[in-house]
Amino acid sequence: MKKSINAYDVAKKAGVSQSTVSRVLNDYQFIKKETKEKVLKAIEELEFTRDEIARSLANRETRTIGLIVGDITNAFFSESAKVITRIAQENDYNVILCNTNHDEESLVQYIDSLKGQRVDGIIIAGADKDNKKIRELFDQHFPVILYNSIIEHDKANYVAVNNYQGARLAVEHLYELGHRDIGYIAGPEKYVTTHLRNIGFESALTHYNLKLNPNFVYTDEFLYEKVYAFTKKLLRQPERPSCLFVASDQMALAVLDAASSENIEIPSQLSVIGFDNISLAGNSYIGLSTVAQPMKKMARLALENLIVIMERKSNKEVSTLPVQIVLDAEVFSRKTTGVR
Amino acid sequence: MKKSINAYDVAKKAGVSQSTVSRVLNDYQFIKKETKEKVLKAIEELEFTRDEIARSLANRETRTIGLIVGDITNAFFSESAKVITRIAQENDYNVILCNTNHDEESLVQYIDSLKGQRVDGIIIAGADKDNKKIRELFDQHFPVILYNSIIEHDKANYVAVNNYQGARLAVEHLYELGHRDIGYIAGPEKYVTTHLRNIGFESALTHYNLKLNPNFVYTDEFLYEKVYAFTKKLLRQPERPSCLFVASDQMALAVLDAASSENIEIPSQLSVIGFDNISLAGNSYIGLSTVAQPMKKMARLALENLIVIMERKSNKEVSTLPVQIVLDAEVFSRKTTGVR
DNA sequence: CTGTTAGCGCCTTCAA
DNA sequence: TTGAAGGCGCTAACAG
Repeated sequence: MKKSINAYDVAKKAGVSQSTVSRVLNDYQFIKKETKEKVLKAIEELEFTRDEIARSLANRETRTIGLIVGDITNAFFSESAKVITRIAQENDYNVILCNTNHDEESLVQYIDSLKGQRVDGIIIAGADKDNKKIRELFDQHFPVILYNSIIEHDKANYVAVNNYQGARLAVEHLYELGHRDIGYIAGPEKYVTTHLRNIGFESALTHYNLKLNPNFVYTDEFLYEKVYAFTKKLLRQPERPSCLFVASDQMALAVLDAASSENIEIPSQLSVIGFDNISLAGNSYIGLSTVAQPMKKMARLALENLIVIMERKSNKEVSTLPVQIVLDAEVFSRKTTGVR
Repeated sequence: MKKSINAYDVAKKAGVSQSTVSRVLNDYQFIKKETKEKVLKAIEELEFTRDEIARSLANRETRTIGLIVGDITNAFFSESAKVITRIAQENDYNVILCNTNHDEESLVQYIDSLKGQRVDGIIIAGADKDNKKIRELFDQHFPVILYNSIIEHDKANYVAVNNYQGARLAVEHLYELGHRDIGYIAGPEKYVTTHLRNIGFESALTHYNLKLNPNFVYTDEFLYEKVYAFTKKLLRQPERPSCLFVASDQMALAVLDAASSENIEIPSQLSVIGFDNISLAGNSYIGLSTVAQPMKKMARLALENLIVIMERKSNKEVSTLPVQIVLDAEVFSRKTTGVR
């Protein structure tokens, strides 16, 4: 295989030194116009493209970030990924996609791999509550930002929605529709997100003086099939909730699926409210009521702030205040919730 | 910032040469056990992780692939991405996610960027019919595989479903349900996929001696809003089709949305059949009838074959036969199609 | 304004 | 079984 042409080849062809080629490539100001043109011409003729790997090695920056998500097929994550990749492209960053399937071990593996790959920074969407590895990252001042997660750490960077308030809003919405027997598809407690939603949920129950039937609560994994099976079983019970607060739209889809398969009409026989406001929720064929996260804004804030952090680091600036942003949630009432 | 520790530091600590460290890292066979252990211990103590960037530069391989998709929020793509990232992780490859938003210019930009990044290979999902840049890639024997696309090129690698046959199956399904006035949400003709579906569709119409009302055909972009608007308008017309073949499930969701907003009942007033069989289609709350692609199988085949191609290249093996796989489609009849 | 030179951290012959 | 030395292609002082 013929070896690829490099900056030396260009230099030779243009009759200059290799460093001049490098200067042209980097838009260095003080270059004679003619020299620059010669180089540019040589580059064109040789179809030269600079080796970003070598550049990274010399530069100590890769212009690559890692994006770790729990499940890319969850629309909340894929919609976020879309925003993030777009902004990344605008800023000349590459995005390495890491899908953990909500598996902690995989998360850790990915973090190590990304560090070996010398990525400039990492966005972690779907961190568990107390991940040692992630704390380490913050301890080491590695540029990381949590997306839709929070970790108690004085140097932690995060952008998240107010999950606590969001959960309260959900209960409020259901309560005002006359519901008193509320079921809760919570998902696993180990995530920060779900944890906070749990606390918010409980506090709202207390507020309204409602009591929770423990049989009405799902705290297992996010898996579609499991949620589906649980809901199906729940709905067959003689005593069942009149409504369900579901901690993610993705799971809410499984709930609707289960209800539909049991011929339970929504919302007359069962109200369902989700969380996230994935774009499908707004589809009027589905019309999922939900607690909305300002997803686009969050995604933008996450990456833009990460970029600031990364650049600060590459300029060897002293670390400044951590980025800790919490945005408000908002209820969208659609077709799947109705008066009791 | 203190510089990161490298193999020399490890070597010094272990009292060996750097090349020995390198050998340990690469599982070179002929190393004395004790030496190896010394090195391993030093690595551990220093928390050394090798710099994959430097390794890539020396090695001329990055163990990174590019995954170019039209729209990651389309479940067909995100579900494919999930499979691909998993298999990539199993094989120690990183995946750079490139979301083109179905924009050709963006596609070209991404290809250039990935080549500069020296990725070992590229998977392109959603290629347009006659993209020069992609042809170039094949001309240059760059490891690329098209996913769910086909290009007429003797060296082209691709894994795709039989779109032609799939479209025929859709028409057959509708025909057998008694439908004669078929509408077609085709999407833009410029993609290979859609192009072949178009041909298949037309051939089926001919076969059944059906004629197509040109007003019943949508050939604009994949954008949700546009499909929604078109469908809404179409359904308000006094003369409208009794059923719709929609060239992707993603668009079918927009169609259902529009129908629902017009209070048109599905399937009694309008049958809808999609294409892809995204997992949501199987959700019984939605129950979208569709032409299924064997997505998981396709994704696996695409990456596994790409890996073979990449390894072949790094071993400087002569190029062999191109990978050209076409799988069968299959109709899944669910809730959105019914007898006329 | 431009060339020279020394790295960046690793891999890989070649000798020993 | 190990060490020495020369790349991989680029950047970044430092001279001139």
